[in-house]
Amino acid sequence: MDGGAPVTTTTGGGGGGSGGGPAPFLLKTYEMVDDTMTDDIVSWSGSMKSFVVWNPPEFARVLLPSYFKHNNFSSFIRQLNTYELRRKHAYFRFLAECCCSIADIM
Amino acid sequence: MDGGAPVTTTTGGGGGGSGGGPAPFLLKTYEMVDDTMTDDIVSWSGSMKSFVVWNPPEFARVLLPSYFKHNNFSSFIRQLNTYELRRKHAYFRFLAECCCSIADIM
DNA sequence: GGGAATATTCCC
DNA sequence: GGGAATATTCCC
Repeated sequence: MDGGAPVTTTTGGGGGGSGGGPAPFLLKTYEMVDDTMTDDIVSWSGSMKSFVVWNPPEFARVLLPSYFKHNNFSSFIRQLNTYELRRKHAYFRFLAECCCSIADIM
Repeated sequence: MDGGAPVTTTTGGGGGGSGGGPAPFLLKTYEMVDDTMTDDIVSWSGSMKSFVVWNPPEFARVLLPSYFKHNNFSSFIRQLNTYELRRKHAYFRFLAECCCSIADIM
């Protein structure tokens, strides 16, 4: 609907059948962080076990809408906290507003 | 994020406090149908108690994204069915894929 | 059509 | 941070 921006190949947005792999949110976040094209906005941390949002405004304005159906940093954090709470697979661990970590295997 | 398209003044997307009035979906759908600028795509029916989607493809491609965070006709119908099921306020009644009705007061 | 999983928002 | 309401998707 916008032209540019990377179009994820992962499942859609909402929910439905869990299928097998991790939740769409986790996959999309992984892809987003892993994309070296946008390392100036968000990238893995030195330990590679967490990621850092270097430019929160650009992260919210440009990156979020290309992976999710919104452009709110707080909504992204809310989701992050959801998976931390459930610890369904313990992929993510929230540390601070601009510093999150991935716990184990993906 | 797109420039054109009518930007609704109603609540946001998701949920949160119910506040007071009808759900955002009902308000947005009402506005969308009521907008005379797009009567060739969707408009009230003769009785004014139901609305007709005259051009489903354009409805999904152009109108839906400007009011909701998607462009799927089926997702719109799903919501319509949700409110029919609950009959929370009995605003809408689903009749057919391209012909829905509004039951009472708005 | 609708159940259920996931997403997005609002509010505390 | 997280509860809860609403939205979006997937599947039957």
